Amino acid sequence: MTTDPPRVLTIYDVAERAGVSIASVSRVLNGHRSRPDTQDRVMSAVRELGFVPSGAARALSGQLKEVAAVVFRRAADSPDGVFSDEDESLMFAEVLNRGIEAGARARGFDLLMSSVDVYDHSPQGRIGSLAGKSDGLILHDKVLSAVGVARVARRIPVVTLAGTATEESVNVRSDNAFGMRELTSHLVNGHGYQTLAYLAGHVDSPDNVARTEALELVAADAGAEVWTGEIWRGNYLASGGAAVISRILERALPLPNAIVCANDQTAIGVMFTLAQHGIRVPDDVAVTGFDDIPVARHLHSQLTTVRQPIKKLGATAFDALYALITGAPRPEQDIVLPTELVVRGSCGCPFEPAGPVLPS
Amino acid sequence: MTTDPPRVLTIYDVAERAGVSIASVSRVLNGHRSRPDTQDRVMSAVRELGFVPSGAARALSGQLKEVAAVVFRRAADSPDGVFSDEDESLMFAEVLNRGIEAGARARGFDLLMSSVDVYDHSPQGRIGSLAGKSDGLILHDKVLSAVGVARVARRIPVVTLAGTATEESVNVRSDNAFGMRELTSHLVNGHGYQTLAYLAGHVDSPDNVARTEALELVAADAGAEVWTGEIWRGNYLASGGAAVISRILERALPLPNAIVCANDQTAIGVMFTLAQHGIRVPDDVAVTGFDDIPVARHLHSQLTTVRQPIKKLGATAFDALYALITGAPRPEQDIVLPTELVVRGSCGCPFEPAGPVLPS
DNA sequence: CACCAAACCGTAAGCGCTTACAGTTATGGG
DNA sequence: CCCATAACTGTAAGCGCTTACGGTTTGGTG
Repeated sequence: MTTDPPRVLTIYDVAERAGVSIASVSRVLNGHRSRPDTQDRVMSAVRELGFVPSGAARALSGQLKEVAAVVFRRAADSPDGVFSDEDESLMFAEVLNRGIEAGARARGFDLLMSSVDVYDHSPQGRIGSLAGKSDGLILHDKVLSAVGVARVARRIPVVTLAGTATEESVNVRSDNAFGMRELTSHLVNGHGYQTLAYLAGHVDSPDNVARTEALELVAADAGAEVWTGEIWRGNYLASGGAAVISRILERALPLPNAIVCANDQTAIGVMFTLAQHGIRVPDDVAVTGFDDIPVARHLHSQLTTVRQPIKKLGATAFDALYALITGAPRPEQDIVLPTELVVRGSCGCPFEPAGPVLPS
Repeated sequence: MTTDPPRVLTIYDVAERAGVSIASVSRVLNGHRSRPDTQDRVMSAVRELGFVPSGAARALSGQLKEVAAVVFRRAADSPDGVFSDEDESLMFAEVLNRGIEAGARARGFDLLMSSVDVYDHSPQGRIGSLAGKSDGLILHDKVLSAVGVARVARRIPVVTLAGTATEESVNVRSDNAFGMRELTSHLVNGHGYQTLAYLAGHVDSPDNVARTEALELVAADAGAEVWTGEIWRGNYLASGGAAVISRILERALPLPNAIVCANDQTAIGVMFTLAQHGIRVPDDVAVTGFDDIPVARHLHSQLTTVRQPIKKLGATAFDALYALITGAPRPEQDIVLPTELVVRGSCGCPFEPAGPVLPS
């Protein structure tokens, strides 16, 4: 046991203890050349003292902070009801963050996480403060407008997820069009469905746009009908999907052959509400999702969906950011990862699940 | 459009633009007294320039970094199988983090998130580096040993979650004993079960210990039997619960009246495996959980469980840390939040769920 | 053994900000 | 109208670290 130094340790304490200059300590700590015995003395001093360099000072003197900030939208509390806890539902965004984290860990970076309220229309302040504390930003979908992104990207490296690339920033997304084409083709050509409803996500999200377009294109080619429009407008949340179906059923509107949901979370709400009304899936209506979020897998859902490589999306985003930060050869402006159709039972295909998690 | 300054802006640029000294700029920015017209000039300059102060410099000159680091264990990948994606299962820890985030947001803090691999037995390095980048640490369960916590806590404020308080650190947990007593009493006194198995979590986690003890106490009082021991040892994961049940059934060991799981995640694995073998819950055996994680609620699980105020636990942890950081009156060493028995169907009580999410 | 290059080290400047201190200007009472 | 006092501002030091620069040591060579 050494005596407790009252204040927090600095590089001077280490230098004194090791009998060298602070410059040498710094050099050893950063792995620059120095004589073996100097290295030893410094390292022992560091170890004995339990010295940890101040990140702030390090960052200030021109070094990297080794921090990447991640900004995502926190779903607002939806009105009371079955899905009222939805902001805790922990689905897509969290898996994405895990992926980012994996990428960051590999480079010794830490992640500064910051969520922005859905209703916060000018998160500039928050994002500015994050920019001051980090080396670069990763922005989830719908955090900032394109011009907002462009502005921030002029000051600090920025990577967007499922957004749109700008002059200065890089975007990472998955191949929505391909996945949706596969899915639609399966529904119209494989199953011969003639009417498909598209239960949309946020109307202006690039992902949503790409999915809609692909769906309409393939359906049109096959001569199938696509229902969209106001009443089929969801919000990527289970509560949104549930609300749409409730409205449809209340008004006794007809159901299509298949309900193509903008994402899995929406599909969960849809299937829940259909079940409540005694409508069977896929017997009465087929339902599909998009994303293949883990919770669906764990629960042995039979949901036919399009798998996005969610974690990899996150990891790729970090890698791109890292390239931007270190000034490595500039990554592509728009990085696209492949998607894959996952056929389970909800589209009408025979599918034998291993068994339900929860007996009913 | 002003001309783009090539380098990143500093307080000097603002001062020059506003025609004042950097000290005045700093004072205005930090809300100290100054003449109204000085304030205006500084604020306009800041706005026009789009100035964002450097967090590093701020932190270095003795200020707060306004960053709290959160460290949690990332579950290792379990062997292939149904639950192989479990590190993505996103349950307890994530909700906790959401709570911490809510607390942090209220104080303008950002969160530096860092996970530690389950197999990493000396995360000192990582934690040291975090300490250098933040004002305080929140450690989830099982991140650091008690002595490890004590050591770190001497350098920087530390709050542990579901751990044990030390001389220097504060612990936040929920009232495991109370919840488990209620649950056990319901099972033995309410249902008259005579044999209960406890499917344990990590054996040395304080939460697990408290739950076991409470269960044994109440059961003993009521003259009921408690089965524990090697074969009933789980790991807080669904895969662990599944493995235990598989082993029991393979060896054709008898089942108790009720399987009391250390947490909900375990219960999910248990129920899954029981269902696979055609064993009905609660008809053949009752099953209970602990935590009341949101996924269970969303899916309208019938799981009888004990609700922990997970989010509040997180928010409380941040508040305690904040108190420590700002030197406010020292919070209690061991903060305990109440728990609540949630009776659904899996214990044998009649329970009418609103309907299954996924038609079966 | 003298000399030169290479390898290493210490000195000191500077990163962008806060704040004690001293200097300046406004305020109000006598 | 003068001066004490209050209110504000600018100057400069310092937070802990990295790194350019020049001095010192080391080791190889003739």
